[in-house]
Amino acid sequence: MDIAKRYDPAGSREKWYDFWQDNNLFHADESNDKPAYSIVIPPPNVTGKLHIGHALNNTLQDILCRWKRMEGEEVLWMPGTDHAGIATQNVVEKQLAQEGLTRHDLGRDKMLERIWTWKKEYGDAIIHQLKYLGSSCDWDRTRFTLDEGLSHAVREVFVRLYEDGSLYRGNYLVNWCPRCHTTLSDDEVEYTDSNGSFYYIKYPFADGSGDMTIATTRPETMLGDTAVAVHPEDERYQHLVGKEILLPLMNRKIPIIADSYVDPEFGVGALKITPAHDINDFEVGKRHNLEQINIFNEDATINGNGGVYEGMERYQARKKIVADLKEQGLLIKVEDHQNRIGGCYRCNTNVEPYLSLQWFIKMKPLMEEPIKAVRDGRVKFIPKQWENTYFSWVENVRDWPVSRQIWWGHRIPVWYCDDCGEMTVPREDPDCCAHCQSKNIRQDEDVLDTWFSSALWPFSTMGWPDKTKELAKFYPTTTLVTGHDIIYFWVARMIMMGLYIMDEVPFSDVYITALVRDAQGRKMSKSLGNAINPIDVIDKYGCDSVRFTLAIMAAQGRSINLDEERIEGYRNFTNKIWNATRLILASIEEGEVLSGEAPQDKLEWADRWILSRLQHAIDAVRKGMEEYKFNDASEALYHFVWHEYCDWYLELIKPRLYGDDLEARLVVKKVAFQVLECALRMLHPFIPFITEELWQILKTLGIPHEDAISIMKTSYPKSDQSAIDDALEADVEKFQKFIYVIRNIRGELNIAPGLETKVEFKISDSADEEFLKRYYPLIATLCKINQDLSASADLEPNPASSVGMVDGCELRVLWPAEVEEKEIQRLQKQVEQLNKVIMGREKKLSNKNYVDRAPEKVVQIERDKCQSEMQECERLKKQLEILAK
RNA sequence: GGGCGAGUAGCUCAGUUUGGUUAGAGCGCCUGCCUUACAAGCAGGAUGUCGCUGGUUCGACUCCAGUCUUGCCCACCA
Repeated sequence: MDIAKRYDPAGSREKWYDFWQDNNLFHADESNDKPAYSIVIPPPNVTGKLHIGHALNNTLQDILCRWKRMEGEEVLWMPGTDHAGIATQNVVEKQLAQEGLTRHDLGRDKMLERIWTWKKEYGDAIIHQLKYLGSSCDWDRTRFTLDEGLSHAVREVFVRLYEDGSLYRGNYLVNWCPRCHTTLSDDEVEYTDSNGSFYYIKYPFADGSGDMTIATTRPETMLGDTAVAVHPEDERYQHLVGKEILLPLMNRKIPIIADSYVDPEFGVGALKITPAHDINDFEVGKRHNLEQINIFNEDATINGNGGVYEGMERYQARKKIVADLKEQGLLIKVEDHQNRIGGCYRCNTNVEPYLSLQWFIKMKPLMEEPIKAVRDGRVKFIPKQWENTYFSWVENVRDWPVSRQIWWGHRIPVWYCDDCGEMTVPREDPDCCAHCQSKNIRQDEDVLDTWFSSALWPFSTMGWPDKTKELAKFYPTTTLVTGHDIIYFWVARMIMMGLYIMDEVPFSDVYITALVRDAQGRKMSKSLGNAINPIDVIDKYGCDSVRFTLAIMAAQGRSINLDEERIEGYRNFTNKIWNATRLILASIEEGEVLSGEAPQDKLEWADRWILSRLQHAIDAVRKGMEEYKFNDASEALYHFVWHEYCDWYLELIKPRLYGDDLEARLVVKKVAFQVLECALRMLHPFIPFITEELWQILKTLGIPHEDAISIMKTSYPKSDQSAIDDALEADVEKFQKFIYVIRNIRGELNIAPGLETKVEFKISDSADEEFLKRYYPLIATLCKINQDLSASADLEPNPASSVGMVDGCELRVLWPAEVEEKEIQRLQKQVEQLNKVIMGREKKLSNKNYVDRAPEKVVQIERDKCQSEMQECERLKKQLEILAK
């Protein structure tokens, strides 16, 4: 039987993904009795296509899901996408800008239509990409955060929060672009260093008893000052606290307050407080119940609160105010000052902190339970260190402003009555005010923060608020796989909402993935041009290779610096698996079937050895999986398949595989396939496509002893401890040592690989004799040496040979002519090296402290080694002496 | 400024929790092989004062302190 010389990843990917879907293998059944395992996907933003970080994240989720399915659990992997409010609206606005339009030109409805079009395109692209990656999501359940069902959940949660007093409306400073007339999120503000000035201004006391100096970079905001603040422990100012200032230009009385926010070291240690126009002042103002006086219009001109400066542009006003202060003798000095100014990422206009009415969630009470949940282990972070990040936020949580001044999102379900001024917060859209029945009501213009709906994701996707079977079966979910950058935004808030709404944590394990960077450790970005597009590398190397690379590099607590060469290396691994299969397949006769296990009594030592090693591999892989150490699990698989199965086992069986003994051939084929099939099942969660492809071929030969339509429906291997043979493994290790030693000597001597050489053994005990009797034939084959064993207890010294030692057994490779010179040099080098090692050991052993205090076992091992090394060294020296003559 | 990581072979990284063989892998490099599974391969080889300094210890890549370099997160200074 023959298959293609090379594996075709693209064809295989399409074929088997369709096969899995057609057979409904990703579907989670909410009504069976199997134990449940569930993961909700971190819904990708519909802003654009997936990057390599998504590939990592979803590969790991898929590994977990496929593994758990094979473990016999009922697995739900809930897929979906996130509307990503501000981000998505922005990309569409950028698109509009290229057509010379703004969202206001389109109006709310047309704009939303336009964003939906975008969503359709990118949402579909994302799903396509996830499938390209092999993700085994339950696609029938795909959700979107603006779906009807999810919107229903959002509405219900909002109303509940409102009803129990967790929601309130209050003033808040937002980043405002006076040119775009829009709010900006924090990450849409770009800070640049700028050369400004630092103004020292005299503020007179209201009682006429003198004045004090304050310093500011924004003198124009003094129009909105409502206090002057000093540090409570600042001795220079303590006596002034409680006094009043007569605010210059405005002639308004404002208090002098004490607040530890003030840094006594900076400036003059006293500052003006403008709660409506500075975020820190805003906080201070809240603490001291200060009035918030907004002095700007939406275009950053001075409004009616600015007295005579009304109508002036903000920087014009600054000039005028400074001039007026100077004229009144209140300006002490102006210093150059470097500071950072926030600009709008679109138009670079300086952003203005702007006071506006926003909805907030009171977080402190809601966060009490989430803190406990992580403390007592109901939610575990993996790696654990991320719990610090979580705690640092939840323990200092501030109220959550949830309104956003954009259009794309869940509209805030609050209606204001123009007649009685009351609010209506209903579960169904109202047609009149709940308080006065007036029809004169308006819905809040704002939408909710994207993270509001994301916070509900684990249960909203399962049909809440209805009591669905999905919720009963799959909530709480098991594992969340996400990045550390959204522990605050998302993870903490999901835990909060899960406990608040469902009374149960939304997941028990939070696996925090590494960040994927480029080979030099730089962030991947479009502008740097170092971004690796998952689709590109999948097309180039195959999906399995990309997945395996990501898994094997996913060491906990580190970022992944991804080098394309690594992917290539693991592509070679998939090819290796392919060819290992080809080797055995080549020995299959037309129509031959291999059903049934190989009879135990017909197994040779090599068979029992690989079966023993297989059990260790299974244990190691399982351990890695259970501890979320994907790198350990994949490393164990890589090593077992390549360096034990292919490098040793397949080489060991070749004589039998190609031999004339038909029964032996059948036995060895069965064992070889049995081990391969087991490895394929272990590998399947990591590299699903090639394993399915090969497994299906094996199936036609009757190799899998389970009746399944897909490798997905087989069971994940469990180790059989009774198949472990430690004594045999030790023997084989010794066997391998003989081969390494002989090959090494051959290599050093530069003996052509095809040239057969003679090797003699000096046996010191009967155990070695037995050993060689048993293992020599294969040693001879694998080393290209004489098949007739030449071994005896007393071997005449033969200086024209290279001597090797394996566990006290001496062997010599006879030199072909003309290698003496080279060999003498090598021996000398060896003696040198050996001497170094021996000296180190002797030093250690002559240390009384070491001998007395180190465990006896450790010391004994050391002594034995020293002993045999000294013998070896003596022998080499002797040989060199003889050769010298 | 606060917090959390990282520094091990030419490159990218394991290992360090629990101190004890001559510190490993992939890629790259050197030598020899197209040996009929695989040249995307096989066999062999070279390469490390484990960032630096000090401490604890019989013994430190591993534990402790300090230090340098570097990455990320948060707060950003009137």
